[in-house]
Amino acid sequence: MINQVTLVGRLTRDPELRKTSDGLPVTTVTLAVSRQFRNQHGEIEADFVQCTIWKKPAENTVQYCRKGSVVGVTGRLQTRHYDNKEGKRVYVTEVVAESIRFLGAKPNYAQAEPPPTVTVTVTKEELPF
Amino acid sequence: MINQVTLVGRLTRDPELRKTSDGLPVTTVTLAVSRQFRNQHGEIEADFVQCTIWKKPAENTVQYCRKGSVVGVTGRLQTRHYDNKEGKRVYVTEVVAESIRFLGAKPNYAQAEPPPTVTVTVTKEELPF
Amino acid sequence: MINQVTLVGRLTRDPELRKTSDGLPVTTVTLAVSRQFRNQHGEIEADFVQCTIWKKPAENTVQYCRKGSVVGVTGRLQTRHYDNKEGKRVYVTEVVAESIRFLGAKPNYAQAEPPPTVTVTVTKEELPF
Amino acid sequence: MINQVTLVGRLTRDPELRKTSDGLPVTTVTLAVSRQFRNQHGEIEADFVQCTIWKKPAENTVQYCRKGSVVGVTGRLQTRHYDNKEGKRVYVTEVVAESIRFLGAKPNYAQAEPPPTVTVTVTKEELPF
DNA sequence: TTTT
DNA sequence: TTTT
Repeated sequence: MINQVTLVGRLTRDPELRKTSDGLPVTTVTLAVSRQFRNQHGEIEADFVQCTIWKKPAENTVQYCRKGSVVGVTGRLQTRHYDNKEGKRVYVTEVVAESIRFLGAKPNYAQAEPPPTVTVTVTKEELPF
Repeated sequence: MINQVTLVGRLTRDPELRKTSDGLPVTTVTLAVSRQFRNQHGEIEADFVQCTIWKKPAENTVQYCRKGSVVGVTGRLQTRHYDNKEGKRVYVTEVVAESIRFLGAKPNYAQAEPPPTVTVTVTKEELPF
Repeated sequence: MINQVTLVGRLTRDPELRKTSDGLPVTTVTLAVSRQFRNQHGEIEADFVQCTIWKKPAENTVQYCRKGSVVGVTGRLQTRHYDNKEGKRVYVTEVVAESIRFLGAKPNYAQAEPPPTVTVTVTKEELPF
Repeated sequence: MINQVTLVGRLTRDPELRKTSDGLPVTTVTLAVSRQFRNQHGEIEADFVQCTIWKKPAENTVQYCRKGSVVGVTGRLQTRHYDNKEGKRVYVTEVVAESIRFLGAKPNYAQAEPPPTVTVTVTKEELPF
């Protein structure tokens, strides 16, 4: 079975580094990917795709990217579900990144506020390795 | 911006042909795509990806595929949202197929029950052309 | 059968518009795609991929791109062969572009020398439609 | 820079296992990928794409595939050149496989003639890792 | 709501 | 909850 995704788009917000309880770095970004066609009002819309990035690429993303940065992501589609507080099942489809490329002009982020790191609990089910 | 998806998987159920009020054929299938790794219980899981297929490829899918058929889909990721009856916003990520290939042994479906066609209302927003 | 290629790289030279005898615009570009790993001398090399672009996208490429422009190409691999003047068979593998995206900073090429158009003979075999 | 290829096609011959002098398993296969359109004589042609497969996937390919087997390959395009005995430079474009999937009915190859293993010299330049 |  |  084959499951291959390639996206180039812009980050919708500053990425934030999280850590699993085992110390694995992870970040979750949303890519805004402009469509190649216009809607009935003549506007170009975008698709907003959730991407999960693990380990070293996660750290690089947080270090080198900000809201609006153009990135290329290759990876695979992953689906999962959970039950929300109303007891309703919620279905999630996201991209697990295999690699991420930083495209476009690289602004100088050296003096930027270092983004905080949060320790989170990630279920083993979510791990892509 | 680039948005490219390639999947090979199995249909989770018999596809069903629908028609928009303008007469456009459309079908929505779910592809079960086996993962290439095992979970903590040693099992191989699958991702279940929603795919929307339009026009002639929709008709071909309904004619030539059944539950369990292996198909290859190329297309793009599309996101949308709607508010459910509880007034909660629901986010949907799906693949809009550009092309579909029928892989694997083709069973003889000639004598199969012809699947019904339903006329549905599809918002213009959902149309990928 | 599935045949899907996605590339992001830089043009190795200014693109040049050609026309088939039927008046179809076509341009052939080479994309330099940097590898993600270093060779035994610690250098990053690139792959140089031939891409054929037809019709409106060909015209856009010649108008908006120059040597060094970053572009994203989706398409399919195509192989062909011919016999050179020494009578030896030469095998060619290239990408036929389905779409091309102009990424990165768009310089102002308005006042640039308009590139020449050449009429060429293209065998029907080479046409991807 | 992004370099992503997905192919589904048939092996044009039985795969043969080779070994580099360091003991790395490698096999080179050609995939026949049928086109989705007909030429001017109404025939469907195919593209013949060279693929290089390394390590465990190489061994699996030789063990489980034969001429005609349907396989899915994901990987990246690689270009290289060498000078032939006439002193002419020859350019090669091939796919370096990242993963390979065995699709379609799996015949029982248990009693098949075990294919021979040959030790070959592969330049470090060709190694994709 | 999931396929072999 | 959305980017330029």
